[in-house]
Amino acid sequence: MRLKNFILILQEKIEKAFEECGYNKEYGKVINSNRPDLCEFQCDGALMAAKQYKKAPFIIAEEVVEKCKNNKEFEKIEVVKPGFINIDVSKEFVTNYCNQIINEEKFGCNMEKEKTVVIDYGGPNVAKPLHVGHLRPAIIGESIKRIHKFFDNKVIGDVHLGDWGLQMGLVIEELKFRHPDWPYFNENFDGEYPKESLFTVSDLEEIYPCASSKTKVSDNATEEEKEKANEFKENARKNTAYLQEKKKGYYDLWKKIVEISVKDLKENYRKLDVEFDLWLGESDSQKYVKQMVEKMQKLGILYESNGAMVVDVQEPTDTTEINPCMVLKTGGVSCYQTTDLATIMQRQIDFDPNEIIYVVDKRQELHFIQVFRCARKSKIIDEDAKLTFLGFGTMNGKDGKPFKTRNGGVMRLETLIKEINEKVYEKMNETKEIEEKEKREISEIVGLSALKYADLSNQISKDYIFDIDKFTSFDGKTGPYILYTLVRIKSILNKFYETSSVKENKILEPTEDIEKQILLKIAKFNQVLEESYLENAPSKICVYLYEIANIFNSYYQKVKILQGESDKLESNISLLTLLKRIFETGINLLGFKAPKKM
RNA sequence: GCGCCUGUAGUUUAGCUGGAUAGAAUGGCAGGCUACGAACUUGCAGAUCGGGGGUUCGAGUCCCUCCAGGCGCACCA
Repeated sequence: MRLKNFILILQEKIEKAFEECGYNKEYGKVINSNRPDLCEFQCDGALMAAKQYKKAPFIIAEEVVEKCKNNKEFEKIEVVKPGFINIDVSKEFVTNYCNQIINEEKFGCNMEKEKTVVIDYGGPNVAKPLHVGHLRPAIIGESIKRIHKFFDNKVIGDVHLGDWGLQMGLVIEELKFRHPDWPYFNENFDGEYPKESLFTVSDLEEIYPCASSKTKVSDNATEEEKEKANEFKENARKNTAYLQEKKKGYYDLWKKIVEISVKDLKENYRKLDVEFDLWLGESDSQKYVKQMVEKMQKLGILYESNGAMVVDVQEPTDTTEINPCMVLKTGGVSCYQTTDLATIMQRQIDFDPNEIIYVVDKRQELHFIQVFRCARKSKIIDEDAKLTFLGFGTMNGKDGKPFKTRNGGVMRLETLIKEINEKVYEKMNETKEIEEKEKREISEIVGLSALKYADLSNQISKDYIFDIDKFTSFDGKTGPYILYTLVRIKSILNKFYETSSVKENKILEPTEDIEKQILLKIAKFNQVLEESYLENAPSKICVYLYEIANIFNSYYQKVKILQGESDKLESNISLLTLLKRIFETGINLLGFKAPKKM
């Protein structure tokens, strides 16, 4: 048994009426009112039907409304001006609906057949610290993952580390330059490499930019300088090649670098409450490359072009020329298309997924179009499996240009989080008397909610203004506001349960208008969840939570919740209990949690 | 050059297959704690929806065109 969406129940009544009057039932679409001062729901179908049936919309609407007059779901159903059908729902109907929701574990959401979904998000590079640019994929991916899990899917979140490119060769080259005496670089070494690491994460974080800068020369550099840079780059390339052929020493050093980095990355993601099921990287798909290339050759789609091996991915419907997908660089070397393709193959073999979702920078769209098409053409993925590109917007600073810190650098994620937590802490210091240690814990939880809510409120594909002032302000449409409301609800419930209990979890018909508004909002929850699931749009949950928090706070201002008569009191408590569940579910799907107090 | 995306109050934004008076938040101004938590709440002011055409009974939404900004176009990932 599942609960139908509230609005759908209304719609079916209207559709039936349209049909009975001899019109196409598709005109019976019911939507939320865009004039809340006039009605709760509306149907504009008569206006649309007017053309087809060559009849005044007002007449059509009146016929339809006449058929609906006696339905107990409607308190009011009337025709207005050109032909709008305005609907108010009966208190009895909405109350019954909410009482049904109370008994539904998933709020009456429509569950599809279970699917296996791989979500690729994160994508941090080994040997580099997490910076603000890693924030969006982490936050969005985590939320998408939780939403899919809520809808009973088998979900695999993969961090997909960048651990295989030239960058690794660069780091190794710099280490070699600084420590030529290390056993990793000694060809004749045949003992055991050190168990304890010879370097720390901080070392690595400093080494990469250093190595990277050694490959770049200014335009007016001397020949000597240019040659030096080239030599460094060439060595790095060699190292990368050594690594890819798993050369002794180099490969072992690389493993150590990955180990140290991953440990640190895990710690940082944990602070963000972001969890991955898989810690695979680009390197893990390498073992499938050979097999994959053979498969493409067998299909006859792989051919040589300017030294590289490519597959055509042009389709007749394209409005522009799409370059072939490069599977191997000149010399048979892997490139990032190689890795992404091999990873698709790996996922197909390991999980046989129904869908793979990529949460990556939207600037990579063309790349993924090529990769997806190539994957289909080479049949390394099941033909029914969906490949979804979920591109997020570019992160800009307040000025609309790519985000930089005051001194022009990239802000580290840790710094950002620390700054936000500090702001929350200060805010608590103003009024609250809470123990120091707890205060610190609370500021972490609240700070994270601010960060995540602010990010998820934006539509995923839109460019993103990264504004630290906005993140550290907790007024209005923010995570802390949602949390504050939830904590308030919990606090009222606790107060009630200190002395009393509830016999039956049931809500009575509302007596105040504001109560009805809450019920109407509650009745919409399952629809919001379904939409955010189907459209991969956590922002819909953000909006919903804000709206319901807003209504609740007005209600709180108006109604003395704990001062009702016995039946009414129990009803209030049931209502609050349901609200608490809704808030907790909502924020959990967004990826944050509530403190006990704040 | 080819292609894609974006443009809505000072700022950040919502707007579902075209539908009623374009919703919010923030900042500004004016109010509300002897109350179940004031990180709350009540109100006011603030938008020629980038410009111009067109389709339509009806356009922020669809079509054309122009303007502004961003991004991408195989051996960096």
